[in-house]
Amino acid sequence: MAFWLFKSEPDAWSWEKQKAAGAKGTEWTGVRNYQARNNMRAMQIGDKGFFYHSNEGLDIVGIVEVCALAHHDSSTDDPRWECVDIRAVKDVPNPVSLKDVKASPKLAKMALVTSMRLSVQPVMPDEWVEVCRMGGLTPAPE
DNA sequence: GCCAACGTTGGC
DNA sequence: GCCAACGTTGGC
Repeated sequence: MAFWLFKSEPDAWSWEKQKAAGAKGTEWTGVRNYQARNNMRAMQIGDKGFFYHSNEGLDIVGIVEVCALAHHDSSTDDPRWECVDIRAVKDVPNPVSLKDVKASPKLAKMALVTSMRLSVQPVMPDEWVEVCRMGGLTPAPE
């Protein structure tokens, strides 16, 4: 079991839309970065992730789950790009802002801080627990 | 809307 | 294979 973080601009695809997509989930399309794609290739069914709003909001608002392994991204003909499917699991009761993450010494090494522009990131287990705690989710989903 | 960071492209 | 130019991301 591994943990991840998915970034999305709410204008393009918001947490509300992700929830509306229901248990079937949706393809996480549009990633055009090799590192982010490789992270998706490494994902297993049932892996959990944070849903982060970039540009607006700048906070972790939800928990998602991987429900399909990496496959071709249907939004492009280019065979290089792949994506997983994810579905909304639950809200984070108290969204955790980027400011909160930066202010926490325990989260200083989170990719959200150190690899600001990476759109699909790995999350370490201790970071997962800490962000869940800050967000009001105890115990942390796993 | 600006601009810094950084990934990608393409000429050599 | 290097590196300058360029495009995109994303915080502010």
